[in-house]
This record gives sequence, structure tokens and C-alpha cells, in this order.
Amino acid sequence: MPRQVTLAEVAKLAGVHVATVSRALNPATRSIVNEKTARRVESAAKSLGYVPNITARSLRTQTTMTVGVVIPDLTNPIFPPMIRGIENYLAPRGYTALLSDSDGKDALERSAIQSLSERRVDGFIIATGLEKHPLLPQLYESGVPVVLANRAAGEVPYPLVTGNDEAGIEAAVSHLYDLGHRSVVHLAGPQSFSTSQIRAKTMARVCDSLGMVCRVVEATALTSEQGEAVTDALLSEKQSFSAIQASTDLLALGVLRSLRRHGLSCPGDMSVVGFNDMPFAEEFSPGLTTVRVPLEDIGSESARQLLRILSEQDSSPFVVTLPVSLVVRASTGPVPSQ
Amino acid sequence: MPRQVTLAEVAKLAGVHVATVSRALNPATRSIVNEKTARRVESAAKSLGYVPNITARSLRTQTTMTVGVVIPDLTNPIFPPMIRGIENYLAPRGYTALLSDSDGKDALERSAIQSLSERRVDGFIIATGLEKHPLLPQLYESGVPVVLANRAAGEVPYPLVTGNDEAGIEAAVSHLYDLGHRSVVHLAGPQSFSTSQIRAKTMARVCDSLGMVCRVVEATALTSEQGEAVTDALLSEKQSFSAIQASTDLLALGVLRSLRRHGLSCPGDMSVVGFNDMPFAEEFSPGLTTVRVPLEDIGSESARQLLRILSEQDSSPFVVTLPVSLVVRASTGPVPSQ
DNA sequence: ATGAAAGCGCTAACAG
DNA sequence: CTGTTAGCGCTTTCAT
Repeated sequence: MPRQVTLAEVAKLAGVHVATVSRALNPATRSIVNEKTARRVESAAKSLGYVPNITARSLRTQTTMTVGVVIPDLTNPIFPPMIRGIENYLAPRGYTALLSDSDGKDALERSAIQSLSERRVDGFIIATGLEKHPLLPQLYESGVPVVLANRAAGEVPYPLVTGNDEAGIEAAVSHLYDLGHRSVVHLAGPQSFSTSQIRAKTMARVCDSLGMVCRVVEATALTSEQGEAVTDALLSEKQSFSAIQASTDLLALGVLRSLRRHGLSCPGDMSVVGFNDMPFAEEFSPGLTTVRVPLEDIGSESARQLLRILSEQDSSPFVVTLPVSLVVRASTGPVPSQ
Repeated sequence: MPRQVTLAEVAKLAGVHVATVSRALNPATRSIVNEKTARRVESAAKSLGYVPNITARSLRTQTTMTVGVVIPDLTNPIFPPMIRGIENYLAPRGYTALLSDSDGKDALERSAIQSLSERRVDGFIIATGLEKHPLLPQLYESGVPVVLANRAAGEVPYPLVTGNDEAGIEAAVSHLYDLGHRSVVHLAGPQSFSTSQIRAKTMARVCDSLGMVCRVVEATALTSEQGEAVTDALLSEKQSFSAIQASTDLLALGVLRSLRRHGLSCPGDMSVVGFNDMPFAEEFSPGLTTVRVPLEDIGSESARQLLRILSEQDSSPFVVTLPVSLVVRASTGPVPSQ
């Protein structure tokens, strides 16, 4: 690997001191240096193909201009839009996102945060939302700014940016109510996630207040496979309900698959509502009625808050709740007349 | 931001020199140091919450143990699996992937590569496949190892890991042929992508050899919106063909939407075949018949090749072609009897 | 087995 | 406006 060009080499070619090169090449200090020398330095740099060494700069300045983004699973379609939102906010401000896909495994998330810490990221955006995370208190102690995105983490008083889960569930339930449904199932996610808890609780509360019967069943993972398996079990019981509200679109997708395999029509025999409006939820058969969560906005708002904390040194916790909206598609319909 | 713990502080607490701490904490050199002092150092490090500063280490060792991964668009579902493959290969080997989403825009990809270079990544995996990329020759000159994933880049002799496009198209066409289709359309991607070119060319060749009529139309972007628009135009012409093979599943998705809007049944009136088998292609209405490309394998193989080049200093170009397979689902059927 | 000292490439006081 | 100098945190000879 051919050695990279350094400031010293540029300095030699331009016939000036390294410090001058540094000043000339840095937009913030460029005005300090004589315009003519600056030009000379620039052309020397270009002719040598000089690329600044960020690691050296970071070592000196004690800031890396990077933020660590920790997500559980990149192949879960709700995360790419969030990441896009984060990057779109950071990039124009000179920050870079360092992405860490923890694969949902605790050990990996641990090492993800560790490795990001070793890279000395200036702050974190964490979207995994595990309730009890071994590294979180330690992170908190270290004083590195953190913003939680989408899901809260129980232990530590970190700021949080999230969608309005309560409003989403309320909209979903009243939609079902309006269609005549009176007995429904909530397919909850693992209760270790704060969002799963809130959605399940709100569902029970709202149904209760409307005089609807709501049964809550819990999936052990937020995957379509789990949604399918739990629905299979549910259908074998032959209990009566006319709609399923799933805590997540991926779970809802599993529900749709199970219904199809059982020869049940959706929404003819059973209505289904999801949550998130993940990319391609519209393409499912039938197109999924779901609660639209502004994923990209959650990302950009998280980034905005993190940079604010970074610049203002303000670390008091807060919650930003973004509005959600119900998207009605083909998976919900009137309760079957039976 | 509270200062981070350094080696020197650990050294002071343990009552030894920094060099000893460094040796004790590095698994490779740990054997050199007295077992008892090593223990003492370790407990000192733990009690202080010491986190090694990777940037300082990199500066000294001239290697960052990172690889830059540049992709055009994280929200395109074919990339997350590739990234997962890359990370799964890298992580156990001590390497970290630095992801850069160039957003498909040339300027951004430019700055993505630039910023990754500034971070002194040890090598690149590039999956954007632009034909003429301004930075690529410069990158090549600098001697930093690069592996191209999925798509080739015209200008520079970089190694390439890709799916077998020819075999995929052949399988798709002969599937259509077997169903009785004799007049088909190939919905090509922008010809600036190598994969678009190869797929279009192969399509023409194979159809020709089977005595099928093949019309090629070109989309200007690999999006469902483009697929929809081009299909709209196609259908308004009232030319006769019974199947559409799209260069990409996202294009195919647009085709499905257009057909639906035109009241055409798929596969009753028109068969559709995609390419890639992106996540959720199965969930489209109807489930999409497509060519399965081993996306995760492309990722892991790219990573494997890159690390090989890194360790062997071998930079001779080569092409790794991974096998693909046709996945028949509901979007293809017998040619309409009309 | 441990300490001393140099230096990776850069920026930031401080002189001049 | 430019040069000198020091030092960020770490690893790695070279001594001891």
C-alpha cells in the first residue's frame, strides 16, 4: 500500500511550513493566510493528490465529527428511512454517521457500542430500545451525549424522539370501531420493547373505553415469521374476533400470510391493521391498513437534537413526539355479517 | 464532555509505565508481560472504565481495520442484505464496515469516497457501479484496494463480485418460452449501469436464438415509479406482447402497479418477471416471479476478496460470478389464448 | 519483564 | 502573515 501524502510533503512542494499548509487548507483559517500562498498550497496539494488524515486531526482536536448510530437490524425496512433522515441532517453539517447493525443480539449491540466508543464518536443515536442494556449506564456515566430514536430504554434518562404511539393506536382502533368491529386481537411485540408495551397498553385502554373486547397475544420477536406462527395458533383456537391489530407491519405481514394459508379472506373474514407503514406495506396482498410513522423525520429530528446537545452542552432529558396518521388501504373492511 | 480515560491514567493507577499497559491490554503482546502485572493493569483499566482510542492507535499503526462500503441507496432493499453479508464476514475478523450512502447522486458519491479516504479506510467495497466515475481513477492511482460488488465500473480494472446475469436472463426467458410466450418486452435499466447493459443484451440474444420477438424499452432510473411510467407508455401503444421482463424487481413492481391501474390481470393478461428477488418481492400482488440473486453472498464474498487482497497484497483483477436461480411465483402464467 | 523515548499527521498557541 | 514548538493517545523499537 503506497504511503499517503502528508501535510509535510505538500509543505515541501509549496515551499512553506506545514502549519501554513494546515491553515491554507482549512476553510476556517484560510483567511489568515496570504491569498497567493494559499493558492500555491492548494495547487501543490492537488497535484500531489493530498487527502487530509481525519484520524490525525481528530486526535489533535479531540472531536471526530462523527455520530454512532446503533440499530438492531438493517434488514428491517423501518430503519433505512430513519438512517436516511439522520444522514440527511448530519451530512450538510459536516458530521458523518457511523452505522452499527447490532443484529438484535445483545452481545453484538454491546460490541457495537464498544467499537463506536473506541472510535470516539461525539455522540450516539440509539434505536434498539432494549429495556435493560448493560452498556447504557456505563455510557451514561461517561457523559457522551445520546439520543434514543423510536424506542425508549428503561434504565437511563436519555432524550427520546419517537412517534405518537398512543395516537396511532387510537386512530387504528376507532377506524375498526367505525367499521363495526367489537371484538379484536392485539398482536403485541416482545414486552421488552417500550413501544410494544405502550401500544399494547393503549390498545387495551382504548378498546375498553369504547366497549370493545380486546385480547392481547404476544409475539416473541418482531418478525413476519412470528406474526404468522402466533396467528396460526390463534386461528386454531376458534375464538371469535373480526380484526387483528399488529404492533408492527412485519407482524401484520405474518398475519396476512397465515390468513391466506387458512383460506380466510382479508378483509372479508378478518380485518388487519399494522403499525409503522414500512416501505412496501402498500404492496402486500391486500395492501396494509396501518399507522404511518414518520420514520425519516424521526431520524432527522434525532440527529438535530443530538447536534443541539453537542453544541449547547445541554443534557437534560426530554421527549419529542412526532405525529402519526392512519393510512387506510385494503386490509380493513366492515365486520362480516355472519 | 468529560475527558476520556487514557493509557497514562491507567498506568499511573497500576503503578507501571504506559508501554507496559499497552502491552498488557493488547492480546497479541500480552504474553510478553508478567502475568501478575497484566492482571493489575487489567483491573486498573476496568475500574477506570478505560476505552482504547482507536484513532490514536490507527495513527500509529497506519492501519484502521476499517473498510469503506459505498452504496447508492440504502432504501433500495437489495442493499441491506449485501451489507449484512459484508458485516458478517468482517466483524469476526476484527474489521468494521464504514457505510456511505451516496444517495445515487454523483456529487454525493464523490464526497462519500472522499470522506472514507480521509478516514483512511484500508479498502473499499463499492456497489454503485457508475460507468464513469471521476474519483475512481484517482482512487486506483492511490493504490487503495477496491472490490466492486454487484455492478462493474467501466473505467478501472477492479475485481468484481456479481451474480450471473446471463444465466438469470436465460432462465427467465426459457421460463416464459415454456409458458408459450413468443413476444415479450424487456424493461431495461439505465444503460449507464453495467448490469442493465448485460441483462438487456442477453435478453435480446436469448430471445433471438429461441425465435422470440423481444422489444427493449429503457427506464431512466431503477425505481418503481419509473417502471410504472414506462409501462403506462407501453400499454397506451397497444402493441402486442404477453410478458414483461424487468431488469430489476423495483421496476417490475411498477409494472404490476401499472397493469392493475389499467385493469389488466397478471398473469391472466400479462406475465411479469423481475430480477434480484429483493426482500418482499414475494409479497407483491401477485407474488413476483424473479431471478434470485444471492445478495448476502455477494456481500460476504466481496468482503472475503477484499481482505484477501489486503493480506496478500495481490491486486490482479478478477471476476467472481455467483450462481442465480429462477423463483417462480404467481406473476407468470401461460400466454393468454385470445 | 519493564522503562525511555520517538513519532504517526495534524492543529493550536505563541513568537516573530 | 508565517514559522516554531508542543502535544493529542497510542505502539514500537531500543535499552536496561
